[in-house]
Amino acid sequence: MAKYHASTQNIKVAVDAAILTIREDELCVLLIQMKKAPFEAQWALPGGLIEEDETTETAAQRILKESTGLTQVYLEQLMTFDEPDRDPAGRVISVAHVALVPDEKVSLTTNEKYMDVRWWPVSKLPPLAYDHKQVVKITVERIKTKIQYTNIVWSLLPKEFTLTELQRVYEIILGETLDKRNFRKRIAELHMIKATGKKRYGQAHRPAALYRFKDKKLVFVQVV
Amino acid sequence: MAKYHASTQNIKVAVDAAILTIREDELCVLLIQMKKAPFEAQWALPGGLIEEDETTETAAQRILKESTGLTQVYLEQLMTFDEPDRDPAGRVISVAHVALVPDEKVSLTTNEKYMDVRWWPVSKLPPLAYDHKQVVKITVERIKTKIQYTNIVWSLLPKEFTLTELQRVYEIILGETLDKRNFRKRIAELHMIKATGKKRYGQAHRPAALYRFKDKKLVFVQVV
DNA sequence: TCAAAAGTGTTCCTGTTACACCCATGA
DNA sequence: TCATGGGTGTAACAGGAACACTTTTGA
Repeated sequence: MAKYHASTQNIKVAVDAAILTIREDELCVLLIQMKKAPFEAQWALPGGLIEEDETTETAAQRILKESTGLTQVYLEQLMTFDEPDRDPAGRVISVAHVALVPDEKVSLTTNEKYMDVRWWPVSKLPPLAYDHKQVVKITVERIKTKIQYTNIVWSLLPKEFTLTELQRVYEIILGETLDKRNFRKRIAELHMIKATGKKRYGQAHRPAALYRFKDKKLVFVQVV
Repeated sequence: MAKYHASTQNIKVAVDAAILTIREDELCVLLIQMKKAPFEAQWALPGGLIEEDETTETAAQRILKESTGLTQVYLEQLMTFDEPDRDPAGRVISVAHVALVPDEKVSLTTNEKYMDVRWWPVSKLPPLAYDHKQVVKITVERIKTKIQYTNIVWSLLPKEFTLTELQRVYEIILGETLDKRNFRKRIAELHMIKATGKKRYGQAHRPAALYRFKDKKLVFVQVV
């Protein structure tokens, strides 16, 4: 049993949000540039202490909304990071969460708390504060695994999308190219998307059919 | 950002340990029977507050050792449970961990803190305190998934075991029978165990060859 | 009419599943 | 010698991988 009684333990509980999107053919994570010492001008995941009456998931939703304005996206708990010295300001454990957002719907606005906010490709990250390098690494592994057996990509795409765009999302996250015909065959069998009947015109080639996801909630499927 | 400053947040951090084993052809979890109100005589996972200078994993190892005497077993973080009202005594978040132990090496001893300690089949649980019913449910799902693509069963078996015993562990956890020849073919291809050259005599039938795991650390393989 | 991406089926191959009999021992 | 679980290979099948040409549009 713990030596400490409930009254003497003094640990703070925070949430960090790894918010991912696909931008310019790359998997990107949202980072904020910090103002305060000892991490002045360093990049980090957005986060903060939780409030007394909220869950960590609610806190993550709050942080997501503050950063991107979005609310109805895929969000899950990643894991808890709790090395005693991870925060130089004191003992703070962080329950990291992952969110997937469609790039189109986000317009980033810097606020007074941060020096800057921007998307960074996960393959070209700047040095990160705290243990956030590891958080991002585990996030990417989790998502890479999870897109293979669930429908969570719905949260990375706009409401209507083409099959080629859908395939690109898988290719970017998995880091490998996929066969077009096999991919379409697989997607068709899964019944997780439906044709809208519309087409995307305006490019100098054959227009592509537009699709939507049937469910914007977690479904287990075998995609890849 | 949180309304609360670091100085005002008052949340305690605990660890609960879901310790699993295979006993009498069933997947079992170790539960303790509590003494104190409001959960007097109720069953719960062993756990407790973490100490200021330890990680939640270290705390889970400590709890595991106190409960079973074991140290070198498979242990991983499951997830964090943090509903504000999960503990009637106040705001306590719990970082649940899962451990897998070989039944043979454990001899349970009740101590003064608990009314009783015993193994319970996960399919026949008593009412549980806190949110522990859900913790056990998620634990079982995690292990069921994870034995299919890793070598973690090493932690459920004694040092030397027969192929039939190994197969039984998979069958019990997955809840389905497996074909003996196909199972052995698969196991042989994975190279995760090696023959000891010894055999188990003493039963009224052909003696079975004994095997050991090569690595007692996490390895990714496709078992089933 | 040309360039560019969209769209579409079939064959081959590999890996998974199904299945039955002999062996070694203790009683 | 009998009962019991241990140990072994092959054939059929299904699912995954590889692959090329026609269509539709805007310029």
